Amino acid sequence: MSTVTDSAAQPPAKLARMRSEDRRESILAAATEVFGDYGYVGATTAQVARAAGVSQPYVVRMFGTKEKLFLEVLLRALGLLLTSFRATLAEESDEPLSRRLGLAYVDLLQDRGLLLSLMHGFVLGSDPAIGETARCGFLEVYTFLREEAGYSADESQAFLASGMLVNTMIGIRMSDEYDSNPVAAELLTAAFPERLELALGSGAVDASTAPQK
Amino acid sequence: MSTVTDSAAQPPAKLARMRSEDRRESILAAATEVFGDYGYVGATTAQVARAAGVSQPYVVRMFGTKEKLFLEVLLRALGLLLTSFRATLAEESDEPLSRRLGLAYVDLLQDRGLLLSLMHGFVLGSDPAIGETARCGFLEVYTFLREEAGYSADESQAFLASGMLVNTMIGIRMSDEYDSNPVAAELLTAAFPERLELALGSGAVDASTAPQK
DNA sequence: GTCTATATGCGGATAGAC
DNA sequence: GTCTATCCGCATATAGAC
Repeated sequence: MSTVTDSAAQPPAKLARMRSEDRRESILAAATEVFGDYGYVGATTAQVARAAGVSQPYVVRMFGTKEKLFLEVLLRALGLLLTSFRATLAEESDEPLSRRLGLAYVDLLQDRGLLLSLMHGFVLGSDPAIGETARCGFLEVYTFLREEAGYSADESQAFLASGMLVNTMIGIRMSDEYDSNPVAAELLTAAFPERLELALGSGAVDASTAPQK
Repeated sequence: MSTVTDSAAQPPAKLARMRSEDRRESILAAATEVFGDYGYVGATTAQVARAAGVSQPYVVRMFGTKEKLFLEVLLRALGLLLTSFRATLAEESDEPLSRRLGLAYVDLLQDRGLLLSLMHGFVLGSDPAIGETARCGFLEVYTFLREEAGYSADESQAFLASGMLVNTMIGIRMSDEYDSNPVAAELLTAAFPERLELALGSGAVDASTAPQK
């Protein structure tokens, strides 16, 4: 009964080779989650590697340094954010723009870690490279609101402020308290004008990476 | 001429002994700045020690672990925040409450790192102890707004959102761009309804701790 | 109360095989 | 393209003197 499957005779199941571009994207996606959960300094390249299903040195090899990897994560996140906003702006709808952009923003929470990684970047202004990228990206979003979406300075402020509160609620994992704490539930409802369920879905850390560290 | 001052015969100038309470407070203040600049994971106990003018092991000895130190920093910051808010609420004034609370909030920026340390805590919900403290503290502020300040849920949301944007502008060091970038200047003006100068003052890292790391 | 010296573990990065 | 093995530095924490 030990030779049931001949497939067991294959060489040690190594990872299938992948086109560099695809592998790159899958590592970036994994890194986005990990950085979102633990922050730039707190996350390890080993965690990223595990989440991406590759070896730790390979992650470093592909991006040069952990910092460069994080910068790529930030740029990718900003790109996805602006792409989503521009698509929202282009589509025709009866809903007011502010509501549509708000929904688009909250929809980004489906890509776990995306807004959180950005938030971690925003708070690391003291790091030269990360700070520069973060400031630049934030200003790009502000410029989008002012020039493309046609918002006033005050409208932009209010929109960005709501966004930062959303990020904070996610980062602080306030959704953990939703069921047990009525105050938390009220706060969450106020923070997520619509699509509250999206906030509640992204509570815990993915089981595949969480316990190992 | 070698015995001009007998005081030179003293033992190697060690640090003056201090009452435990005072030393504790001075370390907490130093830690608040360092954690604000580099985050919980990024900051080292050696940096805190240097900023406080004591040895690294002493910092650990006094607080047990780095994590416990950070938790104390968070609790201290939350305490100062609520104390400031309650004082604002108690004072009589013709100004609308929302403006006065907003000013009180921005005034906290004078205690460098205070709001920033909080922000770092808010974004680390994945850490059990830190997350718990952060959620609890955030809810305490929300409860203050709702019950003591008499805000509605929506008013509270708007206030907290503005606060999170302020925190982000400080963390990202947007003020560095104020002079050279008109867009950044406009954004900052919108983010700080009043007391913009307080935001601009807290740009760089203290010279005594920055370069060493 | 405060320090110096140090053990220990962990994480980023490199070398080199396949 | 991807891995294994490993080096090295750094940061927390401990031991113990003063």
